[in-house]
Amino acid sequence: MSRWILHADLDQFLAAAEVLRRPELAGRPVVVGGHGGPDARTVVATASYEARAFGVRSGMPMAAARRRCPDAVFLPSDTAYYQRVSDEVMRLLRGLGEPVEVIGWDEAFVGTDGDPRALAQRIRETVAGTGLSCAVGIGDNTLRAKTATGYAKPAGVHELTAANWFGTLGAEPPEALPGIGRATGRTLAGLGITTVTRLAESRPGDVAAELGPRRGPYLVSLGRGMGRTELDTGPWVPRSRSRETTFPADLTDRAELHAALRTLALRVADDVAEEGRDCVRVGIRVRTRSFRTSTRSRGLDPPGRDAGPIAAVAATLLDELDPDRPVRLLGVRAELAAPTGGTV
DNA sequence: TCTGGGGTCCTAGGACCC
DNA sequence: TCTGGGGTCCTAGGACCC
Repeated sequence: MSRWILHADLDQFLAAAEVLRRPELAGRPVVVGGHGGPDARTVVATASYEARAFGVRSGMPMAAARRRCPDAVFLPSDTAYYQRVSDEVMRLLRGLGEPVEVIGWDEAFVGTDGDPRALAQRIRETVAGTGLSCAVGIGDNTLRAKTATGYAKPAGVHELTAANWFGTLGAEPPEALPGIGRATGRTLAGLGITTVTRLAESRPGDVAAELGPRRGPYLVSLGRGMGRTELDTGPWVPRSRSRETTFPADLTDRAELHAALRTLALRVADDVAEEGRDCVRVGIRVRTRSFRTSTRSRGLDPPGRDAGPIAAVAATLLDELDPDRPVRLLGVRAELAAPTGGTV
């Protein structure tokens, strides 16, 4: 348990990582996303601040980004490279001598019982040493720290505690909180809950009736600014591995679909083998032209890592789903067995 | 704005068992 | 006899995050 929780968030991470290895791009609009092929059906993963000035945003179709900022440098996602950069940053953060919980490529919590402002400064200097920059949120728990970072970006520090929680966020819509998106925001609005303060004052049972027995009370706790003060410093243990592809053009031919599915299944099997754990369940995802997405899954019996059985189950699931419309996306997912005890 | 890819967690209904 | 209630597993789908 830490008295203070800090949340470090790397600024425009993918774009910044690209500039790191190509310094001549500094100061230019940089847009990362897609796989380097034609832009059809891909979206922006990260835009540099220079590109954001043109209205380019994460999640925006790549073609729209090109319209808004034709002179930007467009780069495909290089996930293996970003992972290496991330690993190095996280290694340095762990070297600060405080508990660190990595929660994504570009995010981590750091706990301390010491001076949080001084630690924030050390974090910023440590990250700056790699050529990247970050914003730091300071809070009295994980939720407040993460929320604070939103007010610290870019490259700043902001503190959010019980003392200024409602003063800062009370009048904001519930969607201002991490974990509450559009759909939940709409449902809450239907209950008359349109601000963080109203959410905090709601009766958990009322919200539960609409949003579920666990989720309802959890949402109210978010409104109240409650979060963890204990960090999970262990290594990341994935629950599942998956691969999916949106095709440049919809697939209709059954043999083509099965060939594409098999390719995905073999890649997933590789990932599973690399994890060194058994696959216990195989799932597929099919998205048709209308963007309707269906899933099917089945336990792998017996659990294992061999590509053959994983691909076979995936193929069976596709036959059962039997999409009768052109397919835009196929995905294969493997759920992994809990890691066996012993040293990690 | 014609909508990526890789993840996590929650919910709900039905099966099944006692 | 034709009825009960609870627990747990399986599965599909939704929501959210970066």
